[in-house]
Amino acid sequence: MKIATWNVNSLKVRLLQVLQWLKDNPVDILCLQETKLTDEKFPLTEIEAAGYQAVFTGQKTYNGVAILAKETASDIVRNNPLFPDEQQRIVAATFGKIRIVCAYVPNGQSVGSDKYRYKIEWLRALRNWLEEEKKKYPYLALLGDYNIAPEDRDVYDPVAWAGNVLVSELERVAFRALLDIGLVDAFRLFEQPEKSYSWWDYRQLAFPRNRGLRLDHILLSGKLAFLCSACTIDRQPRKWKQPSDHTPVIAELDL
DNA sequence: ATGGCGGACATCGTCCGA
Repeated sequence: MKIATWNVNSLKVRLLQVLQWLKDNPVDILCLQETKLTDEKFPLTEIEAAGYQAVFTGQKTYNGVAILAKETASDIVRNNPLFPDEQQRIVAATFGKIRIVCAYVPNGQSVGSDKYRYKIEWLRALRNWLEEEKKKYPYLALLGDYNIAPEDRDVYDPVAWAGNVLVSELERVAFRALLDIGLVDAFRLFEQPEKSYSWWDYRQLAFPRNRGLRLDHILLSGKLAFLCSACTIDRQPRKWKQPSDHTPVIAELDL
């Protein structure tokens, strides 16, 4: 089976691209972030017509997450039960034996800001929740926009970015804390091209210059990592007209 | 040092993202 994640930066604007991408890449599960839609505006009809079911939680203007899947979801959870949050950033569901957690980690704005503290607290609560979830669901995958470049090799210019939000030490510690509970970065299970990124700024021709960051990740529990046969970033949709600034990340599981 | 691009909005300037 194939699972994927894509921050679409408005599902309203990107719906046709999502449907086209699913036609080209008929993955079993696609996690979306930044849908920016309230639930009553979610384009369920169009998605179902494409052969997918969906679970989602959204709000106006900001955030919003969804899981599109060919199979029916069970045990749906919206947001982290350990972290009361008005912002809709997490949806989780079970498909067969696999537990999917779709997350849109806060951006953090700038190091030391209120939003940065919120990001760190949010990540700590995510870790604490998933530590328990992993015991309940040994086949667990955490997919999403983490808004963290875990290592310098995930940054086009690590010197210029040093200490900045998205790469700061505290954020990287929070990322490694997710690895510490037994999750594995699927992308790094395999040899990868150098300068592999999943996000490029819209400005200053960042994409053609490949000035990007790897912010979107698929973390797998040990049992799933053992079954993972590939993990790739699909740069193609970033070349399309009116693209999202993020591109999809895909993992293949022998499941 | 600033703004740059793109999306959304009790829009037409401003906030936010990364």
